[in-house]
Parts: sequence; C-alpha cells; structure tokens
Amino acid sequence: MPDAQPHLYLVDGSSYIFRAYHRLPPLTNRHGMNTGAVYGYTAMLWKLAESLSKADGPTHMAVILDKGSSSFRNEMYDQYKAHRPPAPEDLVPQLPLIRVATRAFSIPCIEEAGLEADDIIACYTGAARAAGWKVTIVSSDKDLMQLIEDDGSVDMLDTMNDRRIDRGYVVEKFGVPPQQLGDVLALMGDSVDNVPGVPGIGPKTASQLIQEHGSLEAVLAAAEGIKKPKLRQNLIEHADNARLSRELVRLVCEMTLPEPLEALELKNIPEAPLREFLEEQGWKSLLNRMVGQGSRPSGGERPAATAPRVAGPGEPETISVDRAAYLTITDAATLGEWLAEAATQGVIAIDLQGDGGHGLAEGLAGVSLALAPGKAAYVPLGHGATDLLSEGPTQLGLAEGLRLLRPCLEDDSVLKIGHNVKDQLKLLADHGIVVAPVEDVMLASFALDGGRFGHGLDELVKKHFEHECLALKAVCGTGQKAIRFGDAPLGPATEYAAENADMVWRLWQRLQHRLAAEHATRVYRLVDLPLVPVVGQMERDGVKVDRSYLAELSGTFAAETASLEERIFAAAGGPFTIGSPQQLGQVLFDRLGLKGGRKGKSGNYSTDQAELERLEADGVEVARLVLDWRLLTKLKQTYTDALQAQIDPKSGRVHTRYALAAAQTGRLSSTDPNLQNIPIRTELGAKIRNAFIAEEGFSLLSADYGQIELRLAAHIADVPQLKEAFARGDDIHTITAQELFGDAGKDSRGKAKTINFAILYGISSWGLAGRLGIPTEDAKAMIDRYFERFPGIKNYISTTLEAVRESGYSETLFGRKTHFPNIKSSIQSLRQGAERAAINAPIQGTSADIIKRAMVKMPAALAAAGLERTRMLLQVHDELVFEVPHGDEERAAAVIRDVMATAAEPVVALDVPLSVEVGWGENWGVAH
DNA sequence: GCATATGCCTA
DNA sequence: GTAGGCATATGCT
Repeated sequence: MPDAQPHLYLVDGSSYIFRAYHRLPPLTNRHGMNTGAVYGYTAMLWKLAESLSKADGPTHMAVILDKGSSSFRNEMYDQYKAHRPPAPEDLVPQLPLIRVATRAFSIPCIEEAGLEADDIIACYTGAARAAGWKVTIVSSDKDLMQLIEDDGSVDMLDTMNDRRIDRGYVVEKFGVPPQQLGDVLALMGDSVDNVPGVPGIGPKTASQLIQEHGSLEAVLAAAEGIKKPKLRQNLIEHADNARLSRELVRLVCEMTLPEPLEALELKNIPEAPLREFLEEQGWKSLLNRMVGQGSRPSGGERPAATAPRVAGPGEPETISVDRAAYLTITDAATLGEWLAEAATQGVIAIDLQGDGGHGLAEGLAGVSLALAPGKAAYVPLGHGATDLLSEGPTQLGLAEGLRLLRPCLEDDSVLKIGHNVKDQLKLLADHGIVVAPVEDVMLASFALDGGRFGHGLDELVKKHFEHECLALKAVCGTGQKAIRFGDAPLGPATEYAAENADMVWRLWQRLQHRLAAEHATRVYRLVDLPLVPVVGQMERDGVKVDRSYLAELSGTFAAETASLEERIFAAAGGPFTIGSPQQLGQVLFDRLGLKGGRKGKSGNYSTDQAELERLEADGVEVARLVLDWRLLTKLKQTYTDALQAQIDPKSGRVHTRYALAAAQTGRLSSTDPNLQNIPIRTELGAKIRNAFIAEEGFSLLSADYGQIELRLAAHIADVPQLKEAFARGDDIHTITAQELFGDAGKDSRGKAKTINFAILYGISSWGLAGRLGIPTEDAKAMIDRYFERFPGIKNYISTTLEAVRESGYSETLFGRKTHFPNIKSSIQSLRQGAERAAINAPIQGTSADIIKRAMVKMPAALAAAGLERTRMLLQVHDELVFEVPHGDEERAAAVIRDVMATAAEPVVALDVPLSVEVGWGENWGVAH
C-alpha cells in the first residue's frame, strides 16, 4: 500500500524565481534578454521531473504562483508588503516566462486572484492530506514551514540547498515545532513583508518566549510579569501589532480547488512543447539531455556538468572521552615511563599551561602529554596551595620537571605536536629550552580550512569531533573571582589540561593526511610553520617605548581635550557625554535643531565623520569641535595612555602578540597592544610613532614594500602596461591616468589612484561612485573603460570568481587557500561580500605570503652577514621594523632589502620587481 | 561581566 | 569596495 500512496509536490514558483535571480549568475538568451532566473527554474523542474521514478519522488505535481499584488491581507493591514522594493529591472520580463516554462513541461500552473501562493499551497496541502496523500512543498519559505506535519506526511524540499525540511529542521532553526511556528513568526515580524511583529524581538527572543509560554496569547497574557523592562513594555504596547501579525502570517484556505487533486497527476511529459521551449531559449545543455532519453527527462541521470568532489573537513568523527581516565603525574618514575614511550614511538602531543600571569612574567603551571587517543596525563610543576593553611600539592616542581622533560623536547627524533606552538616555544625559551621538531595543529587547520571556521582548539574539537572540551572557566572561574590556573586543584586541572593534549593528538591524526592530499603542505611547511620561532622571538624581544614622551603627549592631549569640551558645551547649550553617539545625535539634531541626521539600525542619529564633516561644511562650529575632540581622545585613549600601560616592567619594552591564524587572507594580526594600527596619516597622530625608539646604541630601521599589492595585481592579472611601468620604475597611478583619461593631471591621477585601489578591493560601481562622489553611471563607465584598457583585470575577476564558485576557495601564488562559504549564498549582500573578498584574497594573501617568507629567511641572512645583533622587532603587513647597532645600518639595510625583494623566490617567479624602501633613525617616526 | 552598536586607527 | 583590533556607551545578565 505505501508504494501506491500518491505524493503531491507543490512548487512555490514565485518565491523560487526571486531566489534564483539573486543566486544565479546572469545569463542572456539569443535576444539579449536576461534569463538566468528562468533557466534556474527550468533546471529545477527538470530535476523534479527526473525524480518521478525515485522512492520519494512525485506522482502528482503543480506549480503555484502569485497573481496580482493585493490580497485579503492588505485589507487587514494596508502596510502589508508595502515596503517591498520593486522587482529588479531584468527580472520583471522573466516573470511571464515562468508560466511558459511550466507549460512546456505540461505541468499544471495554479494561481488565483486575491490569494497568495502560500494560501493556495496551504489549501492543496490540506486537501491532499485529507485524501491520505503525502505532500512535499518545494520552497524554503519560512511561512510555509507552518504546514509541516510531525508524522512526515507533509515536508518541504529546498532545491537551492538540496535538503529536506522536516519537523526536526524547524525545531532546530526556530526552537519550536511547526504548530507553534506561526506564533514565533508573529512575534519576530518580517521586515521584507512588513509584518510588524514586536520591536526589539528577533528570532531568538520570539522562540524563547513561545517555548516558555506555549503560545502568543499566553505570552501576551503573561507580559505584565516579564522581568526585562524593555521587553515587558514593548509586549504590552505592541500587543495589538502582535495579534495583527499573527493573522498576517496565518495561512488560510477559503477556496474551492481550482483543479481537482487527480488532475495534478504527473504523467509522461510530451516532448514537443518542451523541445520547442528549450530551442527558443537556446539552452543546449538541457536540449542535449533530452536526446536518447525518450519523451521526458527521467532515469535519474546526473547532469552533464557534475561539480568535482571538493575536499573538505569531512564528516565529524564520533569520539568518546573519559576525562576520569587521565593521569596526574607527580613522580619522576612515571614521567620517565611516559617519555620513554614517546622516544620509542617518536611522537608526542604536548600542551603547556601558563600560571595565569602574562607577558614575559608568565610562569609555567604544568605540562600535559598525550601518547595515543585517550591516553593523556598532566604533570603539575608549579601549582600552589588551594588555601593558606596547606602547602602546595605534591608535585615534581619546575626545575626537576623541566630537567626530565628537556631531553624529549630537544630530541630531534621525537616529534612534538602542539596547538599554537608559538606560545609554548616562548614559555620554554624563557627556561632555555629550544623545542624541535614541532607540528602545529592550529596552523595545519589554518592551511586546510582557512575561511571555513576559526582555529582555536575548542572550536576545532567541536567541528571535528562534536565534543565539548572542559571550559577553562569551569576550572578557574570567571571575572573577579577567577583564580590562576596554577592555583587550581589538581583534579579539575588534570581533566582540563590532559584533555587538551588528548585533543591535539587526535586532531593531528585527523589533519596530517589532508595536508598532502589537499596541497596544503607548501603553505604549512614553507611559510607558516617556519615562521613560528621567528615571530616568537620578535614577541619576546618587544620594542622600546619612550614612556616620558608618551606621558607628555597624554598631558598635552588632555589639556586640549578639556578646552574643546568647554567650547562644545558652550555651543551646545549645556554639558553632555560627547563620547556617546546617542547623546551627541540628540544634541545636534534635536536640541540644536540641525537638519538631516540619518538614522541607523537602533534608531539613533548617525554622527560619524562623514556626517560631521557635512555639518562643518554648512558652517556648524560644534561639528568641527567634536571632530577635533574625537581625534584627540582617540589618540590619548587608544595610544598614548594604553601604550604606557602596556610597557612590560621587567623589560621596559612593549611585547605585542601576533596571531598567526586569525586573518582570512593569511596576514598576521597584532593584539595587546595592536602595533599594526599606530597612527601615521595625521600630523598629530604621527607624533605617536616617535615614541617607538631604539635601545641605547641602536637605530630603529624600517623597511617596507612599495605598492606590493598593485605589483602583485599586475603580475597575477597579467597586465602588460602595468608590469612594464613597474619594470621602468614609473609612477603607476600616472600611467593608469594616461591609459584611462589620456592625461595625467592631478585630478586624473587622483581618480586613477582610487580606481586602482578599488580594483584590489573587489570593485563595484556603487562603491566607486561613493568614493569619488560621482554618479553610479559615471563610475560604471570608468570601470568599463578600465576593463577595456586592462582586459587582464577583467579576466582575473571573472576567472577568480568562477574558480571560487566551482571549488569553494581562492588561492594565492603560494597555494594558500581561503574558503568562501557564502559565495553561493541566496542572500545578495552575503554573496556579493564574498565575491569582493574573493577578488582581494589572492592579492592580499600573496603579499602576506611574501613578507612571511622574508621573515623566515631573515635571521639566517642577517647572521650570514655577521649582523647577529640586528633584531627584527615588528611586522606591519608590508613593513618590517628592526633594531640595528649603530654603524651597522648600511650593511643591515642592504641585507634586508635583498631578502625582502627576493622573498618570493624560488617558490614563485614574479614578473614584476618588488621595491623595498629603507630608512632609519632614532625612532620609528623618522625611520619610516 | 558580557554582548552589541558605533566609531576610528592601520595596511 | 579588502583585511584587521580596540575604545566607549549602553542595555541586560
């Protein structure tokens, strides 16, 4: 009997076409008309028809469309769908074609005036279910999810993402079963359909409230007793809107079926009309698939263009973790046994626990080891007493522990696996131990899965093993009451630390094979891994900062800020918090009555730089004062004050920390403090660079690549004019201006410079127009002209995007992959953002690879030149900063320039030269 | 104490 | 339009 059960597929044609339009690349037919959305729609119908013979395939099918634009919901609420933007220009002519395409398949097409497709679908679903049929709604519309039945008799199919939507999916996404979904949707509202909902309530809160109270009416009834004041108030004030919204999202069935269920049977599809339609559209690939396949698409044959298998992180692996089985090692004999086993098998996973201090002052609380999955131990070395009365726990002690560990750590026949090895090398280097050889699962993950997810240990464990590591706060607590790891009891400390080593071991087992298989070894072995000790040493060295000079600057800034404050309050008619954009907006636009304030997401006026500069141009003095105030407080708070606080008391220097696996493109990032965003553009800000000084008897030397990203763009996109200009040493923006405008006046050169940068960032006519302050059409014309003069650029953009859509990732010249999960998103903004990032990543990423290679080569090159006392201190993306003994500057400059200029070799041969500008002096300001 | 919004510094 | 980090204010846990 189940085999004979009819299965009705209801295709939500209207919503499909909109999604297809935003998702699919433009496609034109032989009349020059854009038909991408219709093509997508046709291909989807084809696929559905193909599945006729399959187990869960359709026996009956209908396409449901919206007719007209007004429904009973508009009578209920005149704002319904009022703010929906008109359909895009090149989509409108495609809409009638949907009916033509549907007819070509000889599939019934149902539409009724005054009814939305959703309601018709609800109607047919109800009728089919009453007849004992199964129903599948082909759509991903959340409103329709209300129709899904727990017993599986009604489900949905999202053909864009090729997944079934059932009760489980709804519960996962909205926290409630389909029956309660309408209540959740009513609370959250829908900005696209202009369903009001309740302000301040989004999907999370809506779901939580319905889960808690059971229904919308129950929530409204309980509103008075809700704790959060804002939420309570909104629920009470907007209860009517909530009830209205409930009716708007309710799917109703008040019609007789225009076609009886039986008329929807999916029979053989007559060949002639379909062939005629495909020929008319010129869709050869679909036509070819008809040949030799009888009269309709069927048989479940795969489409001709099958996407290649994309390697990926793979399915998560299920593991069982028994934290109680981890060992606490407190005696030399047991530790000796573990280390002997490590020596025998030649590999061990290691994790270090700091004692909770930071910077150079951080001590070592203990070491955890793993020798096999689940076989892990913690060796406490510096744990203190948990209360004042007792002594510390029994443990080996730091000196004894390190004495025992050292041979293993330094044994070049024992591989040490870690996660974020740089921080561990630094800790051990403080004790004179140089660890080698090492592997780093964080960097392996970065090379394999960059752009897919973060590379922290906890996150990797969750992704690969669906396991939650014991949280550090479960051991040490949080906030004020947090204790240092070195003060934690050994039980929890062992569970936490040993689990980390265990997970490092398991991750390496899982990731190591992928490195070669997915061609990630070059980036991992030649760039990121060898960089670890180099960056570790830079962090340990730190950079000297002139505290008294910074204090002096702070004082000056403070005084000027105070005087500005007075003048601002006088002009504003009273004191307020200048640093609060909310209050500033109220003062400017409400109290002072200035016009024009644009409001942002939370309903506050925008008061950003652009807005204030607009006011300033209108002669509003407060605007100028606030801009000055912002500059000064920014400099003081973020730089002069913060920098003084970051000076390490032991070394008298500032030790930034570089993150090796944070930036999607492969760049480093700098924190605590960030030394990659020290001011330089404004005269006042640039003074801060003078605070970075050299040690007595040394100079600070800065070496930076000139226009490296444009050079790489010229190479990668293969633009002869630009490559030749770089080879000659010409001014690149002048050359561009000549090409584009035929002249190179100041104005033209400026525009050319802007376009050159826009190219690197993934150009859009809208964005360029904003930058240059010109109409979008003019910007579009400039871009077209650019593409015409430099066809390589246009070709680079299209081939890069095609490749990313195909494979899911982009690649640098060194083979570094960056994944773009959103490149096929149905959400336009996400997709376009991914496209811009994908255009930029190979260029920015190659630049990052090159300077990393220079850093890796630098210590040996300096040593070979007898410049052992020259130290590399900072990296700022295209710049390296060194401390050089007086008298060695010229020689160091020559070595550094050479290493940087040839850093890509021999891995990559560039056909543009890399220029390196070098300067030195008593501080960073004069060196740069 | 934590998360979000806004704003601003760098390459 | 790319890639980052971090400050304050604000509202809530």
